Amino acid sequence: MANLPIVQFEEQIIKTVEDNPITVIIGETGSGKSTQLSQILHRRGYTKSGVIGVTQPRRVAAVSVARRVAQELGVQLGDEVGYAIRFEDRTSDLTRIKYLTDGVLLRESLSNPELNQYSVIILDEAHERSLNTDILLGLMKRLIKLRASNLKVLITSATLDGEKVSQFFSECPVLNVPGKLYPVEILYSRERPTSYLESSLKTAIDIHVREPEGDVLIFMTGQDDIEKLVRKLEEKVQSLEEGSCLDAIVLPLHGSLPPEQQVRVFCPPPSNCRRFVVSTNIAETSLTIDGVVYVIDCGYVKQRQYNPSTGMYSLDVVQISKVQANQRAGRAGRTRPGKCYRLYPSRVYQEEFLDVTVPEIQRSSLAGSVLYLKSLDLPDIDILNFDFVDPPSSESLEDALKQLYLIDAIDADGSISSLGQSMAELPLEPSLSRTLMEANENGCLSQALTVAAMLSAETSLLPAQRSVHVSRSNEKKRKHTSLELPDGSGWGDHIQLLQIFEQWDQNDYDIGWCKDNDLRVRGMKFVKDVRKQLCQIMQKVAKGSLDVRSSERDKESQRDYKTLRKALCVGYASMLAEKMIQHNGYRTIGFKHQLVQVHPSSALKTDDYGMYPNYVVYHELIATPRPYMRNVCAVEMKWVIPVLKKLEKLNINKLSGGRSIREGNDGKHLNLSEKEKPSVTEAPDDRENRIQAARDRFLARKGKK
DNA sequence: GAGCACTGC
Repeated sequence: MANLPIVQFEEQIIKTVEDNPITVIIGETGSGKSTQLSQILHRRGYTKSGVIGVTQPRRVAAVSVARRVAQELGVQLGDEVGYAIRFEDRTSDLTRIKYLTDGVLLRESLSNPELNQYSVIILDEAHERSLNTDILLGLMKRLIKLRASNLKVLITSATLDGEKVSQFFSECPVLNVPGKLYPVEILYSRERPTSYLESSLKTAIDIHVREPEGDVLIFMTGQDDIEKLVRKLEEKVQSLEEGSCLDAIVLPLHGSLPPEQQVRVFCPPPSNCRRFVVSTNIAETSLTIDGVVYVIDCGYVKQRQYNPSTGMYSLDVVQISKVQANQRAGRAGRTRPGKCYRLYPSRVYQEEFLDVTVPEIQRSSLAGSVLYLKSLDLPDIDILNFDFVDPPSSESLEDALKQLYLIDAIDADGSISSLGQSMAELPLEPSLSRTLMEANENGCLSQALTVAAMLSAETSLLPAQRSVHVSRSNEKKRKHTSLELPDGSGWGDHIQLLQIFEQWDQNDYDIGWCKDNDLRVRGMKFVKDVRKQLCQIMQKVAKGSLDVRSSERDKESQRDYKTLRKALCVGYASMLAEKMIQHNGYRTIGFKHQLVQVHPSSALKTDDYGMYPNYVVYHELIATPRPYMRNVCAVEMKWVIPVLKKLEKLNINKLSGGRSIREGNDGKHLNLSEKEKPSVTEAPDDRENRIQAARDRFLARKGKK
């Protein structure tokens, strides 16, 4: 530890921190900032008046860094040095240095907005600009004024981003700490390749044939490309003349690989053998592979983005930022000097790449974050002018407000309701928090807890690995349509998820049962943990009774899940769709009408006439590139009516506090135009009849054929 | 009738 660069800067760091409430530390990889900053401040007495909290964007990082610091200080983990991540709090009264995920710190600040426990807060890896980090940056700016006398804030960032953060904090001082990286030679392509798959293949083989030993890390955008490139590389390598170069092994690396395959990249290769690791972004920050000397960077990344004007998510391949390009290059210089092959010209890097990655806050639906900030009830803060490093668009904030209004989390004037206050306590998207609150009122809380927990883990339930050996029947199993797994009784995906968990419960949470049904054991265990946590929070939040087992046991509601589906309809009031009359497509109800379809993987069933239900709620809209509703649940028209009424009354002007959201907005998006107003205003009975008539006509035509 | 970057409370 003594040879870590940061230790030489101890005096300078201490002096700056003493003189300033906020300090930005720019430290490259290997500077030791994550492990040493806290120890330096601890040595200098900053733990006498409180705890030093160090946030990390990722759980594994919080745990591993805490473990290392405990070791360096020669203390038991959980005593003077501890960590707190979701489901796991390894701290005690003794703890002076506490590593935690930024999400956990946000939760803590919900019950103690001044974070009085802490004398120092270090936001580590702030350049990654996670949604949570950005919210914390805003909160710190405010907190530092409240606690000027007894709180120090340190923010660590990468080179290209430090100045911006410093400006945000009124030109606070910036300290540079060099990293301990070996030099990495950057080699650009002359042209942008027509196919970066072919181009990386060629570059990889060139390296293999010409360069001395050292592993090669190749950044690709997704599983598909990775699998293709792995195959091609293996073929090419085998076709090379034996003895003409090193042996080689090719390994894929991405998030949906089973853990046992992921760890293969950490096993050192046999001697005289070069490894090629073909990876997604996961190797950029989350996983560090030793022995990498060459990096091939395609210059792209797959990124999920939210479009507030349509309410739709899309997964796009986009150009990386300079910060990301440098981070990728840095992966080549961890053990000795390396080389980075950029499959794009230097001009593209200079002129086209953004300096920093578009922060997550500008790419996400903000309903949850806005509710969170409103629930803090900060006296001097107006949510829509909240001071973000990079503010989200006013359109995105308005979208969040409308959603929150429709689910009763905020009143017509934009102030948080007591219901919203309770919802904010739950670590869930607002739609699901609202569903829980409603379910608790109507006696189906137990089911709703399960649905919410299952949806929290949804993507990690199914093994995503597509092996060549997977037969068609297996392929089907993955989609929950195997005979053994329930089908949601036709009501849709929420109900199916509920039934799956109930079945697991009936099988005493047997691991073998998960495996037999192709469900990921880790995912299902996660669901169990989430459900337990939600149950505990509901116990605390729901004043009075908590009705976990009651009327849902009666047979009537068990068969059609009516109370649960009704609760879902209340929770997903901002995510409703009505079926088109002529066909099985849907139109979203709300501020904008989108034409969407039920995702083909859905468990939602058509009736005897091949028709989908007239109304559904959906968990999300995804453009892939065709617009689909993912995770849908059938609801009844009479439950939808109150939402439509509420939509008519909606006034975004009042919601956003009676004025334009930001200066210069000139009120552009502030009023719903006539066109945007909900169109479904007929009396319910008329509409039902009309739909029935249309269905009859449709069937009559079909019959003639 | 089709597609899964990565985190996290």
